[in-house]
Amino acid sequence: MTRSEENYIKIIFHLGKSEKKGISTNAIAKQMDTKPSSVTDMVKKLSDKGLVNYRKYQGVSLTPVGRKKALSIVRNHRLWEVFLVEKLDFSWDEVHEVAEQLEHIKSEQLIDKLDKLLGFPRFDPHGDAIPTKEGEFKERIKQLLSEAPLNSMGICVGVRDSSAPFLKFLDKNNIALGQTIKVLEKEEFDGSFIIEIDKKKMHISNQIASNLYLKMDEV
Amino acid sequence: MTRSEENYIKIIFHLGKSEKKGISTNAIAKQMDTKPSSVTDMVKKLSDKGLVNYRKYQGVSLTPVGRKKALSIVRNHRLWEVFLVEKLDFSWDEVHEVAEQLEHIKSEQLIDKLDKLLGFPRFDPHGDAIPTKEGEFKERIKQLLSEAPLNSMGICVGVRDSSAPFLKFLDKNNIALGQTIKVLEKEEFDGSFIIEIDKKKMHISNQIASNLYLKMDEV
DNA sequence: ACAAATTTTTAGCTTTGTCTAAATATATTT
DNA sequence: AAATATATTTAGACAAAGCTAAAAATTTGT
Ligand SMILES: [Mn+2]
Ligand SMILES: [Mn+2]
Ligand SMILES: [Mn+2]
Ligand SMILES: [Mn+2]
Repeated sequence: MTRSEENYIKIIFHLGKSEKKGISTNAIAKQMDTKPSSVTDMVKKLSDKGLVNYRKYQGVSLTPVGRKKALSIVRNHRLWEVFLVEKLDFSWDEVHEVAEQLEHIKSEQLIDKLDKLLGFPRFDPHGDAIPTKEGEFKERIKQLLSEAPLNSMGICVGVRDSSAPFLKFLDKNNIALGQTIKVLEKEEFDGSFIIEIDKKKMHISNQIASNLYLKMDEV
Repeated sequence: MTRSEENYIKIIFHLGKSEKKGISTNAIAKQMDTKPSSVTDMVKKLSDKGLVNYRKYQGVSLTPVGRKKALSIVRNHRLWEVFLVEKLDFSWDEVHEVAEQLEHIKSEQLIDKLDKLLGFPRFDPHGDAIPTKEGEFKERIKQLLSEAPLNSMGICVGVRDSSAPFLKFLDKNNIALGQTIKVLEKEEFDGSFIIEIDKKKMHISNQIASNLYLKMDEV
């Protein structure tokens, strides 16, 4: 598989997680930062190779083989992100671009050994699950802070938006994965929240609240 | 620079070390495993970009800019090789292929941090010098075992052939970098040697002797 | 010095992945 | 049910990097 094919497969995988029907040409084009006509061409090629199901005008979905391949690339990407943060002291907002390159390095041995060096991590620095070598992938049960019931508590386990500006904002406000957050109040007017974190009360906008994932305490 | 351009520049650099005049199209083609006509095309492009000096039929050489770029790629390659051996437990005969891919990852920060993680190594697993970030590069003073005077001693610091079969042969015979070797006898008939290594006498063929570098003890 | 052999370049073609513009299919309004 | 808007595909072109075959330059051998 070429690098470009791998990127298409990966994006179709990500889009497919939240979409039941076929993924549209336009959606892929937007993510790939390319034109819909280019997507049509590529999608035909991937279909010929048995990696996607494609019927003209009906969108695409991954075949089992394509899904397996996508999971492998996602695995690479996320393991490299862990490496960059844990071993090279990158911050979590700096790793994505580099991992976009590293994910395409072809060497099974390399990934196996990297996995071992990192202690077989199950989640990447943004809280996203790392598929196993065997292609198993289940996302953690989690809930957006903005949808958590009042007075509930949970551990911050992930971000929905993992763009650098958002991650930097969290750093600045001392919000990090692993912290316990209690949802105290919701202001209905603007959808903002008052939460307790680190024994301190804090006010966060709806924008923030709807991009933080919590694993709720079972009470 | 594209990956292909980088590979050409790197090969021109390596060929240029042992060649005074311009590097020939054919020599590059052989190393790149491509056809001379393709080399001509690429060399023109590199010339247009100011990376090589090229006059038709006269071969090519690197410009200062091209050399700087080549050193950067060699630096990447060798740092990654150190990483693979030191941190991921690859053996020295397994790292080259993977480093060929990793050397093209574009991130200055990544290389700086990798360098730091590895403790700013000056030589790669095969004993080859690692160019500095600033583009300084001097090879270690060393001598082929086959050209060392009888009864001289030295430390094994490098290999000329770093192909997997040769490296595996050395492993099998417990010859490794850092070991002290004394040159005891030379058999003029076949050019083979008797050496002392690890307090044991050993017979090695001329083939082996002329692919091992020693840093001679000053006496 | 010239013919032969070798090396290098040129010309023209291929594949990959992209683009624009035009055509066609699907979806949304009226 | 049209008409209109939007999404998608097709057709034709382009740049990168490679190839083969033929032409041209250089080197070598006599
Ligand atoms: Mn990422
Ligand atoms: Mn991530
Ligand atoms: Mn190498
Ligand atoms: Mn090396």
